[in-house]
Amino acid sequence: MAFRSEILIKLDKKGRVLLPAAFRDELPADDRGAFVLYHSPNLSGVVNGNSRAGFDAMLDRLRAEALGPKGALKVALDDEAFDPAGYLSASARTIAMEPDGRFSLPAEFASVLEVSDGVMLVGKGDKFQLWNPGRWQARRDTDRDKMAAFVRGLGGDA
Amino acid sequence: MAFRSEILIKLDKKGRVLLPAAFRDELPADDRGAFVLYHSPNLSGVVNGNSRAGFDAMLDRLRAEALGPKGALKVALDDEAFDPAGYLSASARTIAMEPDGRFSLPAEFASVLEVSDGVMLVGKGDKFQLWNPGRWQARRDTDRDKMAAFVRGLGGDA
DNA sequence: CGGGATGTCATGGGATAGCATGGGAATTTC
DNA sequence: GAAATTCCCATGCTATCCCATGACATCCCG
Repeated sequence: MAFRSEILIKLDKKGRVLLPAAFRDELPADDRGAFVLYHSPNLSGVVNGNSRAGFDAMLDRLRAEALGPKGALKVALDDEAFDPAGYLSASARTIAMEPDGRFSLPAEFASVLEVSDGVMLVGKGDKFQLWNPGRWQARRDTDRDKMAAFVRGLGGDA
Repeated sequence: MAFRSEILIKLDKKGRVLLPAAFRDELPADDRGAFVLYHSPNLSGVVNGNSRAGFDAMLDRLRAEALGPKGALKVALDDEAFDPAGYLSASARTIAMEPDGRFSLPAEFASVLEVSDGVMLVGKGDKFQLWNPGRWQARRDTDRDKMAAFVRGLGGDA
């Protein structure tokens, strides 16, 4: 299960978006009809996506990291403390697809993406992202330079 | 079964609130007609909600983890000892919905929420919450900063 | 090896179903 | 018997179902 490639998908006048077959194929075989979209926790204007299982697994790891194994009961009761997993849950929505792989993009996501006629779907391995096509272009250009610098900076030449 | 997303729901002049379909769908298939509301144990102005099964499971965990197997028996007999699960039960109410998913919000909850024409329903994964829309906005803003700080604080920057 | 056939993918759009909400009427409650 | 609660119908809107199309890619058989 690894999301790869970047694909530009039309946003039609009904507000529908197609989850490309390349991404659908990465969803668990027993849960192909729905997935999860959630706002990026620290990058405004970006929406993340994953399978339900992938999203839940991330929340589990997050809770373990934030609280340790004994914190589960506390977090279930303590409404005052900050709960990162709860925060992400609130920013997430389960999205059901039509049999052909299309879904209607909820307005809350369309507005932060500021998309009107096209959405860039970007595979990130263990998740995927939705971007405004123009913003993705800019991001990709700066990432290309950072990647080159990163590779240059890898040890090995000694 | 995981409650996600935040949805603003009207409180009509009869005092009725709709449990959104996204939340109804998370209720157990064999118990779709009712759920539980209870006051937050430590955050005034917030009301928690869950399925009857989810609420009961939390109480069980609370009794088991907080008191141990012997404590559970003790609490069943000892009316003098403090029983956190019993305390929560007293603050809880089973809410029956109409077939279309609406319910009338009991006055005791409406008053602590201080809502008059809208209630914010917030999914927290294992449970959901009812908030005064304005107060939720404020809480969400501070949580956003805490989330960014949390992400920044995760190791691995090295 | 070529070209028709088939299949899948991304997209468009009409028709229908379901959701959130409002409000009248019947029923309960004290 | 007056106020609150519950039942039921109505409505606008959005999402979903379902059918259709063109562009590719793959397959198959001579």
